[in-house]
Amino acid sequence: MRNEGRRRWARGGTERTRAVLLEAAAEVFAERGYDGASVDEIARTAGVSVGSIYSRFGNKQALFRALMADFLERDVTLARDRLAGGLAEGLSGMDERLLETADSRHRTLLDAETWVSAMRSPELREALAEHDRETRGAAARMTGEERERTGQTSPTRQAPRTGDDEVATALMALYHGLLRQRRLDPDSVAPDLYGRLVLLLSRGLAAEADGGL
Amino acid sequence: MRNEGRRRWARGGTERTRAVLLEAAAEVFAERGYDGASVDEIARTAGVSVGSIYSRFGNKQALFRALMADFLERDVTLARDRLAGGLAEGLSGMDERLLETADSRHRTLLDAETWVSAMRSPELREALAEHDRETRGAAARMTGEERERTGQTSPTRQAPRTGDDEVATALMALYHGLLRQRRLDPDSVAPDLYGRLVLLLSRGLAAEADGGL
DNA sequence: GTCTATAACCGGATAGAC
DNA sequence: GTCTATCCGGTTATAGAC
Repeated sequence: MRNEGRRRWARGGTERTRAVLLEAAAEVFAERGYDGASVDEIARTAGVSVGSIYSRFGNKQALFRALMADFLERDVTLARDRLAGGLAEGLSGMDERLLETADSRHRTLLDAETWVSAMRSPELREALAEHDRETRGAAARMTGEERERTGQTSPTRQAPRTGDDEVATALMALYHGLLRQRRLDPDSVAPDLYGRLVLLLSRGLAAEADGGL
Repeated sequence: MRNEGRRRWARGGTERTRAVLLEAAAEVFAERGYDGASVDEIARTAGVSVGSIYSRFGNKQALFRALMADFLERDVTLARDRLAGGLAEGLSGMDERLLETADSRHRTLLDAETWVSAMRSPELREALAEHDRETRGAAARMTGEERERTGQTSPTRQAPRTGDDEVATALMALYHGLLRQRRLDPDSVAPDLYGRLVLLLSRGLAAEADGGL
């Protein structure tokens, strides 16, 4: 009757144990939410005992914080890689990533839980805001480069137009919004919609730079 | 030592009692989340006893569902009103509404809680999806009218362009995305950004209808 | 470091008086 | 319909053996 829980390979490596534990925590927190998740279930899922978790993380909240830190770090690395290739590859990459994320129940729920927790805790909120700023900064740089490359605007700033940072904000807002939409109702968001909308937006920007106001 | 809780005017009206109860539930569910909220605290906030809640709603889940139904119904009415006036008033109305919603802690948290709950329960999810479809439909109608009015496209459909429903999806995604962004970091979203981005988008659409591709 | 056992507490839900 | 009192199961966290 012992060790009914899944996974049981942790013998030895303290580093691996941590990873296994965080993975189990991700699963249970995602599925049940922070308050709905019990430390006991996390322990069972990881194949360890509650005692181990408490000796390692101290308490439930610290476990969740560790998980979230890990999650955000991984995410920012990923985003950076995708954006590195310029607009063309960037867009199809983002399309793919949007579908992938939206269609994964696990990712969806963990994202949502991260969000609500951040809304309730100033500390987590700041961590998430910082993460957003980094991503937005990367997007703004990409936008700027793209503009220079297509020669929409010479290096010297000339007219009161929509700033790179605002475009970046729009790109991210659109991304998150479509994510939300597709999670809620997958059929309502075509696989390439994000890319097409961004193109539309960039056409609007070109028009703004050329002619009227 | 009795009745320390706030509010105590329910005597008599069973209808008013319900409203008071739902308001208290909204407050506590928002602040603590579904699992974090205790029926006892809701009762105290409403100034009634737990027994009353159970006799009226049966259990905690049913109370939450009732709250959510109420919340969505109110919201759809509001959205309909705002969109009724066409693009011009519509936009500034949406700008206002975005700020209002994003800057209210209570609204923010309740929205978020609605969302995560919907992600975990097929029933709630369908209710929220239906609500979204209604709103999106209204936005699509508005988009179509606007297009006809500015004569971008004659009543006869002619070219493979971005459809009204896709534009509506974009409008809503942008809205929700900016909402998220402003909630997280108010300074990163200017008060009129939504309106300006929509204008940019519509310029892109015009370009699409005219010339290339 | 990890286990088992247990303490201490709190939550949802119900019973039954009024 | 609303109250008070109570049951019961589950939760976090700790103690102490190994």
